[in-house]
Amino acid sequence: MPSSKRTDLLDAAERLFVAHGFGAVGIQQVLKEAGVARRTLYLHFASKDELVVAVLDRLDQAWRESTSAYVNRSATTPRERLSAVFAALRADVGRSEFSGCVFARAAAEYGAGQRRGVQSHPALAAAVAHQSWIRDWLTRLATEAGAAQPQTLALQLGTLFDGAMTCAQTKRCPRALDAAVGAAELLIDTAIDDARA
Amino acid sequence: MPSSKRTDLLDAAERLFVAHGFGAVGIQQVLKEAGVARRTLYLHFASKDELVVAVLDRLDQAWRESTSAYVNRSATTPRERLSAVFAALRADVGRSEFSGCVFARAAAEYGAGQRRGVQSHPALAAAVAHQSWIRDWLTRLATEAGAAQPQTLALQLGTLFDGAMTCAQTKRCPRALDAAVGAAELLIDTAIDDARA
DNA sequence: GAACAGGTAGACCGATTGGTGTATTTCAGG
DNA sequence: CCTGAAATACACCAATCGGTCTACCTGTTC
Repeated sequence: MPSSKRTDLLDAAERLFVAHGFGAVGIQQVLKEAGVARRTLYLHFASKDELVVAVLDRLDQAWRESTSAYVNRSATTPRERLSAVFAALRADVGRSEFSGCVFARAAAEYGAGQRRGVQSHPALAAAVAHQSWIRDWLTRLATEAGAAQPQTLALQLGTLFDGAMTCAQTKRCPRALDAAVGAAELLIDTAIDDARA
Repeated sequence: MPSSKRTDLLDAAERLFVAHGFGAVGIQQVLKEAGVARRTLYLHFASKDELVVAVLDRLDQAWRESTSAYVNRSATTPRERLSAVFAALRADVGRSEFSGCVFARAAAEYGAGQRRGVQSHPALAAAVAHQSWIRDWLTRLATEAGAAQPQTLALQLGTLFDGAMTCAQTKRCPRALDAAVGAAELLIDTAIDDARA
């Protein structure tokens, strides 16, 4: 295990960032939570920003793996896989430590300060990459499922997905999530029926 | 005009908060932008938090008025009003200074630090109130339009609405918004058709 | 056992944060 | 003209921010 302190740092930072946001959590808190010396952090990460994107990257990868595993495990046909994505979200929201989409929050915190000419904050880039990956994934699944316009359906489902997350963040209302799942089903069925017609 | 300095403060704060986020903007920046002395701010607002919620409240009210005016102006039948809400969003996103939903950002910044027992930050409450108002409004419109299950439809449209905003925030992609509008139309029509059946 | 890398403690840095205290100025209304 | 409220400038506060630095310690591996 190469330098367990590094993963200690990532674990602690992830916990705190997810729970309280990126800007709201200081380096000192991360250090205390991780039980690691101040200097050691800057031995593994050049700056706080670098730590943030490292956490984001790790979360992104973990999310992709766990979600696609969930979908592949619980669904067999392409059509089922498409709606299984939303079932995975429901399972996520049910977890107690769920507190909204970390990537949306990162986009909110770091995407705000965008100025002309200045390339966007790497954390924002990570958040955008996360969203783009979901869109691409949905597009792939929609194509396999034989949707009439896979890209459009993926856009719609992705938007619905984003909305469900933000909604789940502020008020964990299961009814809203159920409604979103219902909407997704309708959109999927219509898109596939259109292709048959 | 009672104390123009107060509105100067609110104007400047709104501009900066919308552009760069709440936590990222310091009191000093607001003062400089507003051309107001430091002491004067604390003469009108007890704290930065109070300024934040004042800005949020004003934005909320302005949004309600302008959006409902837009909807009532551009639509006559209840059914038309329902989709006009999304047209209003499209118009909003088109504006150059648009930078995502301020309320969603507020929820992201202030909703993160929620701890057990401690009542949520007033800014978060304002954000939740904003979302709730939209839901209620949609529910009213859905009922008038004769949807089978007005509450469910409102939940679906609201979720779609939230997703469209977050999506528009990170990447202003008009195609995603068009797709969302299409999805909304489908959901509305289906809900109304179900009621007739 | 010496060299070396990884880790630690903690002082320290300049800058900035939200917020206060004090004394002064501006200006309209009685 | 005088009073009183609104606004000003500016010093000042403790706390925190991200980050650097030095010195020391603790293992492992030649």
